[in-house]
Amino acid sequence: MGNIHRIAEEFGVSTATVSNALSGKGRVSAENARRIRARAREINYFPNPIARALKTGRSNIIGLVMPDLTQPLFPIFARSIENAAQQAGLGVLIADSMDDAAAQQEAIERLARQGVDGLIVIPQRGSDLADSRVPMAVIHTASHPQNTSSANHLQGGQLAANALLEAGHDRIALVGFDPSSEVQKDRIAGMISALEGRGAYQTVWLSRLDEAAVQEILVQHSAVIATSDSLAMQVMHMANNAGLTLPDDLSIIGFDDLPFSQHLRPALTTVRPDMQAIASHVVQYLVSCFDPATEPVAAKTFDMVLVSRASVARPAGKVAADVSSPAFKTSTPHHHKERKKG
Amino acid sequence: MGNIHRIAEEFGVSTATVSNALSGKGRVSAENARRIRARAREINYFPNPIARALKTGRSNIIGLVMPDLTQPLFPIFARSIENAAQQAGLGVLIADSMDDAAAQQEAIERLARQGVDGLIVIPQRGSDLADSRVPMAVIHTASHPQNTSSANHLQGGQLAANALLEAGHDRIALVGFDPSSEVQKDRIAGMISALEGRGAYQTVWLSRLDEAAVQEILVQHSAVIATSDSLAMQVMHMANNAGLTLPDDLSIIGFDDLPFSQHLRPALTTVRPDMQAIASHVVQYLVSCFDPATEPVAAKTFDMVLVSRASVARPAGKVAADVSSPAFKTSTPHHHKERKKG
DNA sequence: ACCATTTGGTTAAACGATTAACCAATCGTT
DNA sequence: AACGATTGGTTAATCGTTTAACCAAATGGT
Repeated sequence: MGNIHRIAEEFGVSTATVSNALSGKGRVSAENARRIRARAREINYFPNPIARALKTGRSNIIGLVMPDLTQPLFPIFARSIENAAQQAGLGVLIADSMDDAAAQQEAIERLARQGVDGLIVIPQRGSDLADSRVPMAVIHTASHPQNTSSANHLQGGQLAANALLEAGHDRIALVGFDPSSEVQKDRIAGMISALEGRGAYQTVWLSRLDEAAVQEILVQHSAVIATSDSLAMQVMHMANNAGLTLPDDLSIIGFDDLPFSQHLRPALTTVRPDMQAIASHVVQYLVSCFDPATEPVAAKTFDMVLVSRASVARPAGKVAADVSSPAFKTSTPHHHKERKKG
Repeated sequence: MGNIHRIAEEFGVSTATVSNALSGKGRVSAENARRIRARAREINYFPNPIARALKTGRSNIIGLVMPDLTQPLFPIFARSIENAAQQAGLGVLIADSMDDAAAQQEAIERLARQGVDGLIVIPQRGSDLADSRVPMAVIHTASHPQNTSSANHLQGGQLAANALLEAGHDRIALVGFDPSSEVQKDRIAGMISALEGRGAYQTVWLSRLDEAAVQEILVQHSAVIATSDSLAMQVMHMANNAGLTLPDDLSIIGFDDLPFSQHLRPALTTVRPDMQAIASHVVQYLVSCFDPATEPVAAKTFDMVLVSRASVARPAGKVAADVSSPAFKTSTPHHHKERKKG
């Protein structure tokens, strides 16, 4: 309610003293500091953030730009970032860029105009980011030059592949949706690096195939890794439609650990990004950009973790020893697919 | 980059004139106004929102408090509200109350402290809202006293029930999850009001039953209306597990039109709230609270719309004429359920 | 007893806009 | 020609803090 003058007057001191007492910065007697703080708490006084922002040049608000809030991955980001920001005493202004590159750029400028101290951007696939007048942190892929903080998609891909190898699989379909996505490419690259020489695999881009073609591929493999849980869910549907029973006929691993994944039947094994770590790192990075009192924070990548659920089983008619058996000979490649043998 | 003084100096006028030229408020010659505006555009100048906020007492930022961003309904809200707010020139500060009533209250106070002009709150089930120091708009249920803007859940319930009646169903299970939820209660009340005297129905609260009990109920009915799409999805799983084929053995309708609903098999028929309308109304309401230039906006309720998809079919072995046949006699009620005959 | 330091505070100038109150010049009327 | 109204501006206060620059009194060391 009141402002700093009210308290100052009440104690017969200057506003500077009150400000100092509350911030603990200047010189105030211990006794005065105690009484002023007590009184402030009592009347529920908090320094006006706008006035403070004007004087200090810091609004303590950051902006968050995301491609599409209604896709299940982004709310997870948003929540983690809001959390990390709150812990750093920062507010989060959101902007949904509606899956449109122009809107994304417009959102960045709009937030900057609103007076945010910095921006966190989760860029849309294939969009390029001009740099803005405020510090900007980008959550992308380790391989991207503008990236500030990201999951280790490569290592995540390896994690998934290794899990399947250890379960005894040796014919694995690697299912992505859009080959222009850096994230998907990195994840698949990771899978391949783990599979190389240890099992047969085949990369499939779902956006280029119809359901029948995909089903044909599925029956030829004992397991699939999809580059996201959403994709994994679609694959599960297709597998069901193809008459396969999961996980016995086909094991599946997804990525992201989306909220619905644990409720699928069978519950989906998935590779989870460490959202808390990414979020708090990206916030720390931003803070280090506009707060000269902190030391600079470098870009970083965070390992993913495997969440084992029911969708991965030992392949039917296989035993553990088979892992080391000679590579499975596959039939001739479909002309839509990239194919390779381990 | 620059501030208002820079432009003022450049033209040899006072800052007041520049301010007037840009806002179109005071007295400025047409010629000067034109030149100043042109120059401002040229050097990409926008008045510092913080300074403006301090002077005018309005930050043009509103807060949005939601129960749990990771549940699929809330991002839809968030996106619509962010949109409506943006169109009104307002920024949106988000807070996730982590499904905790205390955190919700804390979030409200935190946002108020951050200097927002007003708050939009989607309260958690059963939580009571103390009123805050800033105007607050609540998205709840028409029947709730604090409600500002909401979907017409009653009418939505009627919509769903009528759709099933018209398709020839007369044994309908009404499935909710939590009887303490106002929204769920209203939706079911709507269903019942439409069903009364026109078909047999049974209300089922899923949180009180195990899967076997639910399956038993499902096979006794030709259709179910679930109070949300999430719930509908669970029911679909249970129905599948019970050996029913959808939609032939069981028709299903949900609520909310969540993003995944159109991807389910069969695609889910659902009752959709008019998010755009709710969002823009709630924003207008807030604006009317803190902007004396606008006329007051009253609380309002918005009709829902039926989205017809594949999950509703004519009941097996039925023809349209059966709608008007005598009410189906049901077996003795399970002791867990509330039951009634139409 | 004297100077340097520390302690506890005050003063006043920012921060960057908005806006009420003024003022001078021009215009239109009669 | 005199007067009121209109036009196009300026001045300066203000929003509520923070903070650099100052200052007086007390303290400490030799």
